[in-house]
Amino acid sequence: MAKKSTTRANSESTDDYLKAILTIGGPQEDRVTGNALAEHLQVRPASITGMLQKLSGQETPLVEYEKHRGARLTPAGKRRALEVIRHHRLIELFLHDILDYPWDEVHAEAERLEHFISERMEERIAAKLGDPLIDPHGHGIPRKDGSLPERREVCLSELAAGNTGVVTSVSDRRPDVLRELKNLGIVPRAHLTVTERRAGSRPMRVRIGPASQDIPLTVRLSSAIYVSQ
Amino acid sequence: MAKKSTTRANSESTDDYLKAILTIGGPQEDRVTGNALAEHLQVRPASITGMLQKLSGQETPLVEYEKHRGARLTPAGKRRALEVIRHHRLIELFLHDILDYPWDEVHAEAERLEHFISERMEERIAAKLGDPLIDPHGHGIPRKDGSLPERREVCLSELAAGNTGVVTSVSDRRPDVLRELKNLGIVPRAHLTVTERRAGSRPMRVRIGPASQDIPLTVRLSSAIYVSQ
DNA sequence: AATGCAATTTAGGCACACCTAAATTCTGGG
DNA sequence: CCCAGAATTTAGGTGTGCCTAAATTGCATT
Ligand SMILES: [Mn+2]
Ligand SMILES: [Mn+2]
Ligand SMILES: [Mn+2]
Ligand SMILES: [Mn+2]
Repeated sequence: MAKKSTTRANSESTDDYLKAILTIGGPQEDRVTGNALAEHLQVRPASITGMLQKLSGQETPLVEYEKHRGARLTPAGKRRALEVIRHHRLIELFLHDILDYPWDEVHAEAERLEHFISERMEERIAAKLGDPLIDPHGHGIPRKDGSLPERREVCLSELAAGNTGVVTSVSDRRPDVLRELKNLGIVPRAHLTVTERRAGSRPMRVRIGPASQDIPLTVRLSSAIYVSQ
Repeated sequence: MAKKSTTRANSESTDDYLKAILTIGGPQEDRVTGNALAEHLQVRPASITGMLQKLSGQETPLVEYEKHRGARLTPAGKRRALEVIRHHRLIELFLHDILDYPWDEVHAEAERLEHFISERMEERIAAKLGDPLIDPHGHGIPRKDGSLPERREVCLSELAAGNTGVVTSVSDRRPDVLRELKNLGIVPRAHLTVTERRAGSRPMRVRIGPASQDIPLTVRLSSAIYVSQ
């Protein structure tokens, strides 16, 4: 019924640190500060220090780290981070397309399972889905070889009035936001036109697809939407 | 990307201990000895003691335990054990039927994932499979309410010559054994007749289904097969 | 150049689940 | 009844990852 599951090659925590460094550092792979990591991972800064020391002090370090100068991924760390992200996004699509999960629930489930599926299962899921390249929220799925084409997308909240764009992706962290977006028809590939943009905290207004009416979008929503022009 | 996953209600280890106690204790739920648990879980006896103390000393104890007198599940512990077994067997069937896993690989994957899927995912998998009651190896899948009808099955290795039976289940731990059984056509619902049984370590011989020839079965194989007469 | 605060690191601890070695306790023969 | 050997428990440790409190360090701004 059980066996010696001693030490998994990469722990759940390690995976999460690597993903966080990749995400925060962005495509340019800037050095990431401890504070940013602490915020992102919801962990105290002191804990970050300890973990970075460990991750950078291993036989094959996953992180490059010097006191007070932040952290960045080593090639090995980046490889693992992309692998976990591949797991995450394949699982999301799988839950959505095969198990009929609503799109606001897939993220939480994938966030846990991404650490525990085998390479075999990754392969089977990818096959079942036909080696997909996009997850339910429009995010790119890293390929088996770790490649992930860069996107040219901007956050809708940064678009000025008059601009038009196609939704490329939406942030998947907040189920409530995802549900509202779905209701509004704001999903990847939808067309949006910014019809109004006032100063201050007045919500922007957008027209969705071929609609004749425009609707208001609070920052809570607009900042979760990414478009390409 | 991550969050405070502080303490899951039941840890992977806890789940494994509960499953082991249920399995070893059998349907009569005998008290299980520390040694048997140590053997089953591949852990030192001292570790068993510590864990049993913890599991029996909680707010709502999962285990009933008194020094030197072994352990048995409390109702709460049994409920959790059956829930994990339900997860395990649903996952096995799912991997086999939906993801086209070979039947000798499902056990290892399920053994890990059973601890991490949500109730939502359990529900979706069960729905996708049509609320199944039997896993790929012929084991019963506990129902949502925790019920699991008892089986009347005997191990093939205990059958005398001349007896006939229908395979009800096969042990799923050893991939190599499972592969051989599949090759021989020994799967749940197959008909077997014991044609020969000698003393000593001479392998028994069985006829499979309507075959005209009988084949030898070493104890390694016959002890993994359960039949009903 | 000085300083004052924010960011980071160190120190000391905790919970988990495991281990080894060294007690105990129990039990079945004699 | 007694006692050795087996089973179990206790004692003392380890590695992971987290926390709080108490240093440090570095940097922006005078
Ligand atoms: Mn996600
Ligand atoms: Mn996504
Ligand atoms: Mn199994
Ligand atoms: Mn099974």
